[in-house]
Amino acid sequence: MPNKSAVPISLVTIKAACSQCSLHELCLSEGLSKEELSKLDSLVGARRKLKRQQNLYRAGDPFEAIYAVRTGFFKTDVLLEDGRDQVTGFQMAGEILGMDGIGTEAHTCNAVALEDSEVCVIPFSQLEQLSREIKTLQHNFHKVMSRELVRDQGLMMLLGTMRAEERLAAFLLNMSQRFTSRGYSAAEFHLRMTREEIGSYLGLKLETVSRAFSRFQEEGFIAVQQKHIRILDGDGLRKLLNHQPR
Amino acid sequence: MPNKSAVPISLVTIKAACSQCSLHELCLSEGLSKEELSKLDSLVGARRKLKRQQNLYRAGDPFEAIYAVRTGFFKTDVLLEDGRDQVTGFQMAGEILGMDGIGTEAHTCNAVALEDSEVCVIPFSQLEQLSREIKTLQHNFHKVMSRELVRDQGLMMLLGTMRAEERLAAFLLNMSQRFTSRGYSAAEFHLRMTREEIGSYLGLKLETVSRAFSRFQEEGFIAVQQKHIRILDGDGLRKLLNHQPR
DNA sequence: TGGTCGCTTTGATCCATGTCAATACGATAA
DNA sequence: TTATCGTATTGACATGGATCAAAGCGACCA
Repeated sequence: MPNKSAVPISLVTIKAACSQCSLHELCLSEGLSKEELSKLDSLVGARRKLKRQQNLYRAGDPFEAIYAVRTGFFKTDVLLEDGRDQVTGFQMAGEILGMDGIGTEAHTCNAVALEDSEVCVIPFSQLEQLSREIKTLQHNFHKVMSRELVRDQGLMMLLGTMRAEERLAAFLLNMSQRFTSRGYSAAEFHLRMTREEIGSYLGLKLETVSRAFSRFQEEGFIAVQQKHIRILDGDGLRKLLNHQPR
Repeated sequence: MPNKSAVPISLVTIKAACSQCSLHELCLSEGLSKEELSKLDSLVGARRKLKRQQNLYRAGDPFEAIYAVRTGFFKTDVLLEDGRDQVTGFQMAGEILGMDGIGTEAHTCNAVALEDSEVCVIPFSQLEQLSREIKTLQHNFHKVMSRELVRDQGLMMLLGTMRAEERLAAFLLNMSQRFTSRGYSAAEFHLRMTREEIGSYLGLKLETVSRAFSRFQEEGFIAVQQKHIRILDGDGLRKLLNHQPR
């Protein structure tokens, strides 16, 4: 029972250039004039396809470009010497990857495609150059980075103060919201990552994630079938988040 | 027994302008030519003093400027509707505050002085304008934001995978390293925040923080006297971090 | 068609950290 | 000096999530 409702409407018309891209408002090109867009187009020429499980970049790779996800789904993770690792984010269409590398000239995390995916390669020095010419582009880029900082704040909040079920509820609502703003169904979607990856992202063990899923199903908040999730009672999940005991 | 060694050498010579500022390399002005610096000077004219416990800005405040800490010590925190809050960072001289506001035109967290402090006010639209003229400034700003992203990654790692004593060890080593790069003693410093604030930052309860401090003292890693910390065995702390059991 | 493999679910038990409570300490004010 | 208040330490106990272990389920392949 594949979730038909999750087929994106707008993505059908995707073309090569930013000027034609349906991800417009999520990405860097919002508010640009026609001629500005065409300048951006020439910058973003390169495209890169990745197979599932392929790395877009690895920690330590020299930093040269940032990437806009065109289609597909990614995770970023950090690996400690002692083997522990943590998923630091999941990225979907329209989201930008690789900004961690600017500060040190090298990437500090790994980015891996969780399904066959395609990204726009945005050479960073060229982006800086163009955004010295185009005020709106400059500001858009700053906004993207800032939003990433705010996202991180939210994740810290989650990791620092929430209990297991709250974390998972927050995660599901966040996924739902992001699918929505891409024209997919808010209520039904397919998770691309394993329980272990969810757990790593949420600071939990995979068993705990699994138990929380089961619990939510018992409560009637969601229907789970492997990686297919149907949200039956979003408010139920939201309540879990807000007036939590401690 | 105040820690004399923690008196900064370089800060004595602080003047008003970026061009004279000893925090140079930590801040936005690195690598700028004389004339570029003087342009930056005119932008950063405004200064703001804050008393201990005073807010630099609050969540929801309209975003207009970012701030460079000149002297003193800050915390940033996020407050949830249900009353839970989390400290998301501690900022000291040379560090930049307020970039969370760019994306939404409003600040998303609170910034509070933990001791009497002074900041340079950097009106953001002017900074954007000047960094369209000065490539190096533009790049410096991008680096600062990127480093903030990487810092957040580290904190997620800490919150997601480390146990209490590891977290505190990481925290102490980080503080020590930051004091060092400002010309203070690496081995002896004064914490400006309470156990509760440390706990909030590390995702622990204040009692757990206190116990970990006591434990480190028993082990001979540090000497604790209230907020005065002396690091006796930094390698001991580092070992705690690396070859940890799980 | 059966076998293997990766992923997920579920149960039983353990332990790190949270919780609650008492006490101590240090600064400041009366 | 003594009182007060915020902060820190320490102890006793409770518990949420980790850990260990065993099935279950689906997808893919031979």
